[in-house]
Amino acid sequence: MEVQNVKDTVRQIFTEYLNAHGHRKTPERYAILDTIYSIDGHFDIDTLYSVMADHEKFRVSRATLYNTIILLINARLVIKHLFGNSSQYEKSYNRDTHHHQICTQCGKVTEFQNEDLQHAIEHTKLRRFNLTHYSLYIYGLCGKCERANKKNLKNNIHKKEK
Amino acid sequence: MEVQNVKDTVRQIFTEYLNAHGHRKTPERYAILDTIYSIDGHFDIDTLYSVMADHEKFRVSRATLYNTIILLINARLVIKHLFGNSSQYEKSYNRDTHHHQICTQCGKVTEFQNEDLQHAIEHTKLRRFNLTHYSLYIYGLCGKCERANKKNLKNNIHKKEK
DNA sequence: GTCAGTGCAAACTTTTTGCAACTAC
DNA sequence: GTAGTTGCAAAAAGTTTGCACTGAC
Repeated sequence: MEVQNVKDTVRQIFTEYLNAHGHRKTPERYAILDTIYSIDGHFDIDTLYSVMADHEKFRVSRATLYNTIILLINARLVIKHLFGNSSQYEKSYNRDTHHHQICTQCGKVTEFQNEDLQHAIEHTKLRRFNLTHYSLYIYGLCGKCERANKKNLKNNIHKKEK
Repeated sequence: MEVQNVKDTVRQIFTEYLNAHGHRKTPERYAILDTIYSIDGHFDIDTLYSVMADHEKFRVSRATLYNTIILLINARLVIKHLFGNSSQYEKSYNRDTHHHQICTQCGKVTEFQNEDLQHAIEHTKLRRFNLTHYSLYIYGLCGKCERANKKNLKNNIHKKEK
C-alpha cells in the first residue's frame, strides 16, 4: 500500500474511533497521527515532539502528545514498547508483524520477521484470555558486540563493568 | 530444588560473578540477593525496598538497590521486565521458562508455560545474534474483563474511555 | 453556548548522580 | 591504606495533573 493510502486509511479509522467514543476531531489529533505515520521505526515522545516542532505545520504540547497517543493505542493504530528507559512507540497499521532483537551490551534494537514464530505465537492456546497483540523481545549479543568482545579478550583489554 | 538450596547456589554464583569482575562482596549485596530469592513473582524497586526495610535485618538505600540489581542482571540471576509504568524484576535462577499475558484493560499480568512456544522461540534462527534470553508479552483481554464488558454492554452502561 | 481538548507550568514518580563517610580487601 | 561501595540528598528524566483559555460540536 502506498504511503498516502495508508495515511488516508488510518485517518479514516481514527475518525471512526473518535466518533464511536464521542471524542472531538481536533486538528492536533490528525496532525499527530499524520506525523507518526511519516516516521519509520520506533520513536519516543520527545522525538515526536521535535519532529512536529521542526517539520510540521503544527506545534503541539507534550501533554497533548501523551493524551493523543493513548487514543491511538486504543484505536490500534499505534503500539507501545518499553525498551531501555523510555516508552517507545511505533505505527501499527499495515505493518508486517515483526519481532525484536535487543543487544544487551549496546542496546541496539533490530526488527526481524519469522513466519513460523509468528504462527506459533498466534496459535497458542490461551486459557481465559483473548489475544489482541503481542511483543517478543529477544535479548543477547549482536554480532558487532560479540566481535568487539572477542577482540578485547585477545588484546587482554579488561573493561570493568560499572 | 529446595528454597535454601537455591539460595545457597545463587549466593555461590553471585560470589563467582563478583570475584570474576573484581567487585567487593558486601553484606548489602548478599542481603539483597537473599531477599529477592524470597520473593515469588514480580517486584519493583519500591517493593523490594519495603520488604527489606520491614522483614530483613538489613536496610539498604534505594541507590544500592539500583546498583546491585544491575550486577544481578549481569550475573543472570535476575530478569528485568518493563510492564506498565515501572520496571519489574524477578529472580531467574531455577525458574521455569514462562511467558506473560497482560490484560490491556485491568493491567493484570499472568504467567503461563508452553513448551511448544518455548521451543519455537529458542530454536529460531537468528542472523548475527546470540540469544541469551527473551520475553514474550501477550496482550489482550482477560476473562474477567471480557465478562465485565459483556455485562456492561447488556445493561447499556457506557463508560466513556478517558 | 457548552464542555472536551489544549498549552503551560507545576507536581509527581522513577532513576541517576555527586559527594562524604565507610569498609572490604 | 586505598579504592570500591554505601547512604543521603539533590538532580535528572519521563509522565501526569491542575487550571485557564480555546474551539469543535
